[in-house]
Amino acid sequence: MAVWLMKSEPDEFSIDDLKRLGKANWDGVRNYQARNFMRDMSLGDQILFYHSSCKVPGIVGTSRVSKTAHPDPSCWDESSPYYDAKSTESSPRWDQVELTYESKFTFPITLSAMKNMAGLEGFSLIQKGSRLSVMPVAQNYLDVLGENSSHFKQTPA
DNA sequence: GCCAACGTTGGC
DNA sequence: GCCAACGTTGGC
Repeated sequence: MAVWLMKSEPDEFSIDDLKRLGKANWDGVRNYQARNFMRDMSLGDQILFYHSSCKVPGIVGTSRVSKTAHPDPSCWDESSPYYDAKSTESSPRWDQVELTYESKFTFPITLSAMKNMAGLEGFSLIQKGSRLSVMPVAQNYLDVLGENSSHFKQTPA
């Protein structure tokens, strides 16, 4: 089982939204690297849910991949902010995955806390200028997060 | 609201 | 294929 991190602006879609809905399609990804990572996801992979562009950026909970990558219909919807005229139904360019809610942390693992954790050096999330919204989380970084947060405990595959 | 960093676009 | 211009992301 792999673990990934996905960013969302809580004003757009928050961990509370996912909790309320139970599951949701992660649509609107319009970056090739992020899309390719979504295509690498397997059923049951764990997702760290990250709140970005907000008062306290950080990891706020977890979810699971309940449906692997498949075409994102919002790219054909002219009324959608994610509409992409270059992506046609016969040759879809963008994908989404379906996520199922798993947990919300009592306290988030904040970005500022992560920047101070020994062992997270090199984790792309905390690099200055990092804008990637979907990224893999290597085992050594998961170990550090587990050691530093009582809220995040990895569930065995 | 500012701005640095990054990705994409399009002219050449 | 280069690269300047532009738009977007996201922390602060």
